[in-house]
Amino acid sequence: MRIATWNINGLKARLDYLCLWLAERRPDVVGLQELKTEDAQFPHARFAELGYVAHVHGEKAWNGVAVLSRGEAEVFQRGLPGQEALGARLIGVRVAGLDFTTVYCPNGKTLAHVDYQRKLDWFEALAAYWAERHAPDRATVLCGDFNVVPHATDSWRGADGDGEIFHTTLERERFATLLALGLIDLYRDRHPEGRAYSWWDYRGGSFHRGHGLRIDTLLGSEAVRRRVVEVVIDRDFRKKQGELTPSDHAPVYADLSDR
DNA sequence: ATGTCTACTGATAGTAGA
Repeated sequence: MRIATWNINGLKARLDYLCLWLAERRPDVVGLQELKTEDAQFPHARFAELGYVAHVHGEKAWNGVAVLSRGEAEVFQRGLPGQEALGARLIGVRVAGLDFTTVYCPNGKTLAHVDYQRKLDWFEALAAYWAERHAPDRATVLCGDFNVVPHATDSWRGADGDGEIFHTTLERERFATLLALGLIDLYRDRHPEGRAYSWWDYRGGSFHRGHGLRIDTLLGSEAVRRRVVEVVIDRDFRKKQGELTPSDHAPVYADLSDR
């Protein structure tokens, strides 16, 4: 089974590109972030053609998350309790024997911006929700765009980035709290030494300069980790495909054995 | 190089957000 996460930066603008990737990689379950689409505008029919059912938590213009799956899925959560004011950023479904949750964590903008503290608070709410709702012995996935660089090695700037937005100790502590709840960074677990990024700024030729950050992650419980065969950051799909413009994020996927 | 891309607007170019 192949599970994936991808911040697509606008579903309407990315639909053809996304469908190209679905046809090429054939994932079974996909968490999508930054739909920027109202639920009423969600193109369910287009995904049905490719064999996917979608469950959506969207809003106009900003944010928005969804889960695509080949099999039946049942939504158990839309939105992070108490954090609705920050937008549609979380959806959880039971699918293929997994509790699969995808999140679009707040960006924070700058350290001086009020949104930075809101980001930290949002993470605390996420950890509290997770601690309350998710038993560590179940097969659970928490994936998405965390907008946090977990370690210096996950930034093109290395330790020189420490203290900048996405790279602060407080953000890293919030991310580490999720790991302390029994979640494992599946890419880092599979590739302890690998240096790979999942996001590159559109500006300044960042992709070609290698100026990226690893901020998109599949976190899994131990029951998921022990089934991992491979984890891939699919950087070919950060490139232009013909005339189709990529997202600023690459997809990340993991292949799991059946048991 | 903050050099791009997306979606919004009493729109049709300019702004905000990332």
